[in-house]
Amino acid sequence: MRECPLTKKRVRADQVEPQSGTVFSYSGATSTVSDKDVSAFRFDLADTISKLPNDDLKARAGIEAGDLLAGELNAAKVSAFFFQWRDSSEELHPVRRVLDKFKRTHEGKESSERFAVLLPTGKPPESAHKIAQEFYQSRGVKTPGLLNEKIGKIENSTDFHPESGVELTEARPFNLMFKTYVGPVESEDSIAYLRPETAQAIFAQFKNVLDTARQKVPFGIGQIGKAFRNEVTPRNFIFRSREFEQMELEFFIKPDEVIEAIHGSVATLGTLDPKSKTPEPQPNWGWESWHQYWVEERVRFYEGIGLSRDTLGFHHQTPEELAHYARACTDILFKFPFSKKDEQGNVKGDELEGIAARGDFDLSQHQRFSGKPMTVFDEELRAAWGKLPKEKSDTLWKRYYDHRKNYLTKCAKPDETAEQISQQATEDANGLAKGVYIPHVIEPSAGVDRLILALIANAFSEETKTDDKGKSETTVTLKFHPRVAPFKAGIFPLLKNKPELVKKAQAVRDLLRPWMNVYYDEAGSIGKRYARQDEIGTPFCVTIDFDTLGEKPELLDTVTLRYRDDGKQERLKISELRDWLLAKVR
RNA sequence: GCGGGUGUAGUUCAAUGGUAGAACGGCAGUUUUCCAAACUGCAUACGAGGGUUCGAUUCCCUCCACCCGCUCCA
Repeated sequence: MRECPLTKKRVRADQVEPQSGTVFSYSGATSTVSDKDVSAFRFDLADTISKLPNDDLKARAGIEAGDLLAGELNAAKVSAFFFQWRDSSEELHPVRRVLDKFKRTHEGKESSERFAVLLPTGKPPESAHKIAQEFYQSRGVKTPGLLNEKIGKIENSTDFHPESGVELTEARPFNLMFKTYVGPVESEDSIAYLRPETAQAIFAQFKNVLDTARQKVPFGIGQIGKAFRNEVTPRNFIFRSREFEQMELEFFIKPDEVIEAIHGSVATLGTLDPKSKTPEPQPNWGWESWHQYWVEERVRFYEGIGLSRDTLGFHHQTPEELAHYARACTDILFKFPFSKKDEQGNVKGDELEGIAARGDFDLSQHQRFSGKPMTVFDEELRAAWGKLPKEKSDTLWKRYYDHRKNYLTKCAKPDETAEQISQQATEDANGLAKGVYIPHVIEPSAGVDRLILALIANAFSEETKTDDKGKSETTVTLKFHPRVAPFKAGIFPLLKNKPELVKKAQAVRDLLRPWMNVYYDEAGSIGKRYARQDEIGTPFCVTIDFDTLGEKPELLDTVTLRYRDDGKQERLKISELRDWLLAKVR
């Protein structure tokens, strides 16, 4: 991380465009003092010296201060004299006072900070002066006089900010992880880092789960948990925060070479039709199909809790954006109210989830650094491999070998030789014949807090109504999908001063309570109670009225069921209420 | 991290160097009351710490929080 000292803009140290041109550098700047100030000071100084008590002192002070009485004058110079005379005799104090006054008037108005700026060849030096003066002004020097200008040519330097041309600060690591100490004493041994993502535990436990849960590839392990990142700017409510909840799935699949060995070829999924159901997973799917499948499956999840497809966006990471080990990554975005528009005015959205195809990188890393095998044994593969024509098995062997070698080379430990790497890759490829391989992984990883924010933003709806008296009122309704509404139903007795209504309403409440979150309310008018539930997003309200008690005999034991989004009402038998609601909220 | 702004009740907004008000909301009550009805009563606030002052919510300083912009988004 490097920074332009003038504009404070930051760039990544490894991403600076090389530039050429003329460099103007300065060792610092000092206040230029106006002629008027200078003559006033000199008059004062000469006057003070002339009033010293004896001629001897006058002569001494006159000689020593000679430099100040003639030639160039600035705060730094005066300051130097002031300190030179720090321990002088008491008789010289009036002189010191004059110096002190001048020094103080211009104090802090000098800078010894180095500054350099790169200009394209041909630009006049004045623009460099201007930028440098601007810089020293920002450092408190009001009328900067530049010191020790040096001019030189430079080629392909990455030390200057691409926009401002200003020399960047030293590269500083940007701390992304939270560091802490475990135990009561802070020492080197007890340093710990809070995890920046949750997935690593899954890989560490991969073998245990495989063995104990009696799973076969393909299968997945999901996890939800806290992660911590030292974000530069936590912003936008809970969209980006330093502590957040992450939910991740590591879905383990067979490498394409294994699929091809068993099934002869790798099936492609083609483009999925958004309207049709996600197809049933097939045994001959390769990583591309599985990746596509999970993207579609995740979108369906979002749709299932109320985020319709048109509120979402997608971003397919370009090869440059991808991490070196990733094969593909699709981000699912939500169009938040704060999301920025592009040039055409379209809202792209902000990331809710990334679905990455990560190959066998993670398990391979764990295997190499823990020394424990992360391979699986596949009976079907071993049987199929034996029946392959030699030509085919050679091709697959070679492809697998190349992938492994590529990975091992990229992630080589410092002491590993090319020979060792080839040997390891050969060993890995030979494993195929024995039915042994490291699974590949598809990783959907989502931010839970962001999802909650998206659900709230999506549900928020305001309506301004004007009543008969001309009084306008704005009401807020959170139109949550019933599945994610915090309360599923509000239960009200029409009147609270009628014990029969209250008793019946409480019975309905107790009937539903073991099955779902319900909100019992008897305070205020019925309209107000509906409004309160609208505001917290409760999708249904159930009112117990006189008909429930049998005022009209045919309506005995029925209730008013009222919908949040349109206010419509219908009557429903109490005996059917629970199943009716469960069907809506599950 | 930089620049700017704002901090008074749950919310929106007043006033004040000496007792901090309102509206809406909340709570309790009256009322056969189905979309924030009405009436009665009650409770709730000066972001934190220093300083100036007889006295500070008000003036000054520091900190903190939030907002906007820059930045960041590995």
